[in-house]
Amino acid sequence: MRLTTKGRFAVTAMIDLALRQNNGPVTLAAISQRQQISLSYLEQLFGKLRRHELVESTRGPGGGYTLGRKAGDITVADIIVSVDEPIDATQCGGKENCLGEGHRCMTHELWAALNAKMVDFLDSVSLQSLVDEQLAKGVVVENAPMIKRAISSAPVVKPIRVNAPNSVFALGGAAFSK
Amino acid sequence: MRLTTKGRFAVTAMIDLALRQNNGPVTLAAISQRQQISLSYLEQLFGKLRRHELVESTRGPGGGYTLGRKAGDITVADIIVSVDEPIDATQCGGKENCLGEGHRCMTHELWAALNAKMVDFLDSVSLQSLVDEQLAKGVVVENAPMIKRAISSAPVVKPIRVNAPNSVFALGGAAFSK
DNA sequence: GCTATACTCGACGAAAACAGTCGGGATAGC
DNA sequence: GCTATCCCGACTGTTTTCGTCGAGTATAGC
Repeated sequence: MRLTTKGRFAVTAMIDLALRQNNGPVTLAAISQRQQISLSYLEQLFGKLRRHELVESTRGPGGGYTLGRKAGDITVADIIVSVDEPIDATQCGGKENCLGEGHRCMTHELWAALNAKMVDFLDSVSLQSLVDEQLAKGVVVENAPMIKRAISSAPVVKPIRVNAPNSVFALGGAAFSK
Repeated sequence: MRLTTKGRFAVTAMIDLALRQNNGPVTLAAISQRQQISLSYLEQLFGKLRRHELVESTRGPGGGYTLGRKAGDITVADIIVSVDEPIDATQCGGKENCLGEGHRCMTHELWAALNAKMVDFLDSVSLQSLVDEQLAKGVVVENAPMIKRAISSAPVVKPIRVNAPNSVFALGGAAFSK
């Protein structure tokens, strides 16, 4: 179980999705705009989430993503494991006799206890609970009331492959491409 | 709050230290051997731990490290934060009006909830509790009974700058140096 | 059928973090 | 003075993160 910004992006995007999916599928472009995550990166993350059946996709105009199952049945651990894949857990690969000296390698034992606690904890937090928390805080979800696909109504600023040049914590970034 | 193998190393080493420090200071060389962590890497980690006053150092022969305060007063969160330093938490740097549009950037809000839960949880796990867990599991601590520094008794294999070439999960590693 | 919308996939690349190495220095006990 | 130990900064190679780009496929609506 590892926890990096990658997992954070995935969890954040999933909350965003859960908050809005009752208006029909949510596009990655919309999530990208709201959460300031690059569209291409989201595509990668959602590819993994889809393969783990946490989300379902609908192609074509009016398409997008919806949750693969109820928000109450998706845990934070599910999401993080999906995008982080290489769960090498303990460096001895779970073998019992890493050192052969009777008591297996301590590194294994020592970490295993805490790791188990972490997983248990993250598995106890459901996506629904996080969504509820947001709603309780008064987060406003633009409830375009159940219009199925009235997309051509407003000339939305096209968010195609937007990157966020005004990010406060921009890291310098690639200045000149070829 | 991020969680990687770096934090795992630190926690593991701290448990090892807590288990053995009542025999006097514990050397990094000993921890390195037991936990299969490179000595130089441990030096880096303990440098940070010392600057955060989680450990105290004693120089010279018979020296080593001891805990900076009681194991019950050190939490896992303390350790992880110490070695991971750049806790950029939310990418907007905690500013309240990242987008200026009244409701601050969602990325901040959405993640903050879970992040707080994580920190709370890791802060609720004390080093002492992990140590107790190990002792309960019957981990044997060689209790060289309170001899202060009877080091020259056995011709120990010198563990200077040991690296572990027999690691099961070795990643290929630098084959040829200069 | 054409077109626009949206997901799908793979290759590529810069920058950072991770994990470890090395060499030297400071301190303290014998 | 010798040696054990901590201390520190510089360096290196690999992996991960984050993101770009380009091409492709499926679908809805005209």
